[in-house]
Amino acid sequence: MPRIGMEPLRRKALVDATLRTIGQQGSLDVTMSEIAREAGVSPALAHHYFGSKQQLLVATIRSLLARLRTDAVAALENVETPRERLSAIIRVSFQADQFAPETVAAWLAFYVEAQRSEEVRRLLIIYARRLRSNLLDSLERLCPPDDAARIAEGVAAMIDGLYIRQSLRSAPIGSTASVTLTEDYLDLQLRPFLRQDEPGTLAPNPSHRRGE
Amino acid sequence: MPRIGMEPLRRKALVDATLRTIGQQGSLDVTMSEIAREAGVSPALAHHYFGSKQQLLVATIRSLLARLRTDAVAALENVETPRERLSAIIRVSFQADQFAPETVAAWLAFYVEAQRSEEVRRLLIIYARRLRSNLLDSLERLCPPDDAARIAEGVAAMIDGLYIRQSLRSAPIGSTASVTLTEDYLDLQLRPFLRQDEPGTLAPNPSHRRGE
DNA sequence: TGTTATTGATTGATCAGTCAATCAAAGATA
DNA sequence: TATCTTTGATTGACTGATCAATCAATAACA
Repeated sequence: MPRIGMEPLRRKALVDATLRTIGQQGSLDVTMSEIAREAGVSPALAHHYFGSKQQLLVATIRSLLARLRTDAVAALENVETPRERLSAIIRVSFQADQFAPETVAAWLAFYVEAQRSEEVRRLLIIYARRLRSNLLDSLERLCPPDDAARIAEGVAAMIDGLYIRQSLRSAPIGSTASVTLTEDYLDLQLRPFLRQDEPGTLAPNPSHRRGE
Repeated sequence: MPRIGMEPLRRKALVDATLRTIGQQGSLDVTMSEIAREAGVSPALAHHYFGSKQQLLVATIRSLLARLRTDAVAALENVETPRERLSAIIRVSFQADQFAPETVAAWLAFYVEAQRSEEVRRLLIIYARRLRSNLLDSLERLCPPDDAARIAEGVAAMIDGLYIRQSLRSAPIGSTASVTLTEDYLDLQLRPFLRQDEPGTLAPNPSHRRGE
């Protein structure tokens, strides 16, 4: 069986298995044995490649972040206007693979781990900052900096809030409904800054423009 | 040492110690020994009164919920108008003791545990439902039911989102800023339903009315 | 005496991490 | 081509530590 050049394959398999195991179990309390079994290798091999469980976890978070970044970059290319870029950012956050129960559970578990591990905390802060600065870039083209900062904070909070509520799975809000809710918030916040000659600006309520 | 009638005292001491330990550690990975030490008793006594670690955790969540309920009831009594009740609900959510880092960390940890334990999940759903129905009661007096449901969802998401972002402690938003952000959202959403003869209805932006 | 409170000591299970050994392939040598 | 050497891949078996849970024993009360 042993072919050479297995390292990258095994590393990827183990990271993916970690994510899957954590997602299924909904917690970081997963054993190296479970992960290794899921990846189809022995626990000893996982230690061989990653040194420790903590390092495997960190590698897994990095992979989550990388996936999110890839999705975001893809969603933002060829999108020019600030308002459309904002919509793209929101759409990515609630995109199917990011909003899947296992992914949400994994994110949640990592937030808890961030309370203990400085390294995990740093990684999650990177995510928060990236979201924030993506939002700010576009918002500052649409309104004054103070308002941009405030609105970015609100949108980010709403995205994270819809995420965590998803994790409970009581009265789950769908992906499209989440997008709608966030878009409505954005529309309302931006309305005072719209040029008044645009149509529809004073419609009483924007909430039902998109399908639920 | 042994006096009779210790049971209620010990139970409370252990539940409080559990909350404190989880809050400090930022995770449910706390040992019975740590909890017992924090409460000033032996680990065996914790088992004696609660039977198992899981039951002690559940009792701790119940106590969190009870505290929240007490705060909410207190905040809502003598508050009559729907709009003021909404403000009271928001204020309670970000009240100092609820927004303290240890409390936030504990809530977060319990959200993760809800992925594994049906009982914990049920308890957290109770919280989510209570928040939702409190919001709905007032909102339905201010706007049509469809909009009330949508706005309640948005406010709840924003509250939970500000909470979870607090747990990361990067660029932490203060309690007052969180209240402001949520209130602004509410104001904007409700504006279309305000009676037009009220003053200030069309002011361009409500964001700086309260101190940051 | 019987009941409640309390603990130290112990058990049994679980797990992360280690290690020595095995296996297969890729050169290297002749 | 046949044989030796090296190196990467892989595992089973083991260790040491940790921890929830149990229990028998003790101490204070009624």
